Amino acid sequence: VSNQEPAGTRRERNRWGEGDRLRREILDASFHLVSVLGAPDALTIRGVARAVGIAPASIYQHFSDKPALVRGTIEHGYARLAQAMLAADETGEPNDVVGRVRAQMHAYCRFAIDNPGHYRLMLSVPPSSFPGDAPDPDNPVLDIVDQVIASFERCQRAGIRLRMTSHRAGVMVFVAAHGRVALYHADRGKDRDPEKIIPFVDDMIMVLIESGVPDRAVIPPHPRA
Amino acid sequence: VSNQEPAGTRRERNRWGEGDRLRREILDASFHLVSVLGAPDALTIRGVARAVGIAPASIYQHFSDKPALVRGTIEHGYARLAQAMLAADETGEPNDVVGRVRAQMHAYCRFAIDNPGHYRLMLSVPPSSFPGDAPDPDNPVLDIVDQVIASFERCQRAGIRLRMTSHRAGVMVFVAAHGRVALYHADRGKDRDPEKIIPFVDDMIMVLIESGVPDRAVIPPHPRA
DNA sequence: TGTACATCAGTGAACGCGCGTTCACTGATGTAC
DNA sequence: TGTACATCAGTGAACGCGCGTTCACTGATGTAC
Repeated sequence: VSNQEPAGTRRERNRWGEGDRLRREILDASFHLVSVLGAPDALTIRGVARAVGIAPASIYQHFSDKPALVRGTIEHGYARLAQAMLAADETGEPNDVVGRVRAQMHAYCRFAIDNPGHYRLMLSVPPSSFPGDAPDPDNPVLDIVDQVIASFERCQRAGIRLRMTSHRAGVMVFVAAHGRVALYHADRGKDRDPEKIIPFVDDMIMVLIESGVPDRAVIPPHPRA
Repeated sequence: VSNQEPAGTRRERNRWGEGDRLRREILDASFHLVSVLGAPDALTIRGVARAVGIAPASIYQHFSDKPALVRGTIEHGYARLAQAMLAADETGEPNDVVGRVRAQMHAYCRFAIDNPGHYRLMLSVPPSSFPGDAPDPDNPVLDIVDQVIASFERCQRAGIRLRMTSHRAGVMVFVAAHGRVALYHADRGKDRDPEKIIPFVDDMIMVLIESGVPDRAVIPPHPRA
């Protein structure tokens, strides 16, 4: 594990009222350590402080303890991912509902490819879930799955038939993409090719659609529900 | 984190020539800690020693260092999983090739449901992969995926048509099941229902098959390759 | 059969290290009057 | 305008802890002669 700050660089402190900027710097460094470099052991108060170039004690001005830092890092990662998927959805033609599903999933794959360690962090149970604690009602990953499901519902409203419920289709495409990238990261051999991931996901989406893409811009009333 | 040995129990040492039994006990305890209890932080030399009821130094008679213990634990887990899937494949009627795919995947789901922590351990890059080390040619997870792919190839040889290549179908079913269980484990809310997992996987398999199950016991020559 | 020795299975105490966390502090920048 | 004070942004040193690892050891069980 190496510092990402060159040894000579000297941090200059933030000015009055800009103390919150350090919080972002901490989260960026923390996310970078665990997600991009893929070193979950580096997600320590001291490790993050080293990466940012501050004293370990300075972390405590922004995070009450280590679990709070971990939670913050996870939320930071999900916020980035959700934003990337939403941006992909909004690019492209509004009526091309299938293309928008694909664009979202492509954005997901790019994010997952670029963030090997995010994968492990993503589905790790938040460390606040002790028997006595709050019931932890929803994991942010479920929000992202819900967004994919909503995109399939939009397809159905546009008259596209799926081979299963939109809920199930959304879950399937998401977990298939997620797992496919995980397999890519686990592979150290010759089959490790990022170019194969996008076609895989496209194929998955097309298999779930019954009869290809119908005429665009024709949005009939709900077929059955 | 709690010991799994009741405090009063006294281990009696193994007899001459049976020293290897401790190795199994260590692996069982290590696997149980990280996979069943889902506490990856408990996979420590001292933690495993506590669980087994031995001195930390005793671990070193069977594992040269901590990475060796981690590798051993991962291999132990894969061996169990592969055995469970193979056993499921061999149960059931030999000609029911689709049923055998389903049986294997059901076994996978049961294993993954029962071993929440295995999920994280499974796809973690083995800690021996430093730049200078051996190239680590194959991750055991790929062997399991290959077995699923082989089962789909068997389906094709039996005359069943798939909506994609058997390779892609095998990867899809595997990663879909894997991800679906991961979502189940990540869910702390009301949708957390293990009964929904098997139908999900069955649905996935059926979607990949073009026209249902043809007449059994009729195994025509290879359709196209 | 006895006995010296080798091997086996495992231990107890110690080491140095990095960790999370606390606490009193420092110096710069703003505000009250 | 000056000046006392409050606040901000962040530090340095110390603490106790659990970790991985080493080392000389202990007592039981086997083997050689």
